[in-house]
Amino acid sequence: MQKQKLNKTLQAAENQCRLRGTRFTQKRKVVLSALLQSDGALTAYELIDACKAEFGGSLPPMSMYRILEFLEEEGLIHRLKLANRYVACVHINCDHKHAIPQFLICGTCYRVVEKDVARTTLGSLTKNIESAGFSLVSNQIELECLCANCANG
Amino acid sequence: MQKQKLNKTLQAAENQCRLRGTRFTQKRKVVLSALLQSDGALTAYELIDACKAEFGGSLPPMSMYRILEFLEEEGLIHRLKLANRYVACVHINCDHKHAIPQFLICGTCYRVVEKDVARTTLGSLTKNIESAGFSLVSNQIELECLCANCANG
DNA sequence: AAACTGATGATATATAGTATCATTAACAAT
DNA sequence: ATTGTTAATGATACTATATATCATCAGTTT
Repeated sequence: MQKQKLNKTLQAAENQCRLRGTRFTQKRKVVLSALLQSDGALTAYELIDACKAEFGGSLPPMSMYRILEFLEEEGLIHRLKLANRYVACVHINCDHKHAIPQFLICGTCYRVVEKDVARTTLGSLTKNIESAGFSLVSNQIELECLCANCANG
Repeated sequence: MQKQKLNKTLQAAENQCRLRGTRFTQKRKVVLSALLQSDGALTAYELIDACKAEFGGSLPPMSMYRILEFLEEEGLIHRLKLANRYVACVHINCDHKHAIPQFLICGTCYRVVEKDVARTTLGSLTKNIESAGFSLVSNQIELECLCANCANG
């Protein structure tokens, strides 16, 4: 992500937090920034390494997980349970109220594409869910894929 | 699962392994049996506990993971990455060559319903995948749900 | 300043999964 | 039945992921 867009996105995140009365602290900003600049989804421990310099040494896992939890609650990042990784939301800049997202996760390099699931598709999945007496809890669909880059390489 | 059906299913699993030239050992049988009798998906360590008695003491995690890997390769069980758990396949008894399965996983009690994904639904999901230059790797869709039982309780 | 609240640190531990090398069991072929 | 071969399992150690708990720090309010 280019520096200009990065700053704009961080600004949008900060504005959003202010509106919601939550604190977009320096540490939270650094973590979101790291995710925005990463090519793919990162684990909590990779993020700790990535941010180590800016945190002046180290940061305990517990703190990182708390920061990630906060960012997810704010809708600024997504937790990918399939890969035990985290990725920045692609919608921070737009006011676009997005539908259920579909995450295409490259199992090799962990690049992620975030798309909206078509209403009809979701309806079809939900039909199975309802017929089983279940209800959908997760608001996202995660699929393990192979990206074009890794397929060729 | 009733004892009669359990035995029939274990027999079917054994037959399948014989046909494929693989070994359905006693330990593998015990693990599959434990999964078939469980109400919901189990973690590898829960399975170790569940089988402890029949293994006469204990079984190292490494062995359990190897057994689970074997059973998954035989298509007798499914690994649910979303929940880090394992569940018996519902199709062991039928020769039904099943399509891409959709797993509805109760996030509270880990009961699982396995359904086939409709061709049209899969097509729709795949359209997004192809448009991103990705290809689907995992042959299953996992969704975090809430079962009727846990919703009421 | 005192008191309150939210954020972070520190420590320990739980949970999930793998690498590696040694040993045992099953089977095939003489 | 022994030997050789391969698959299966054991044992040990370790890596990776995540959480519980209590202490401390920072910002805000009064």
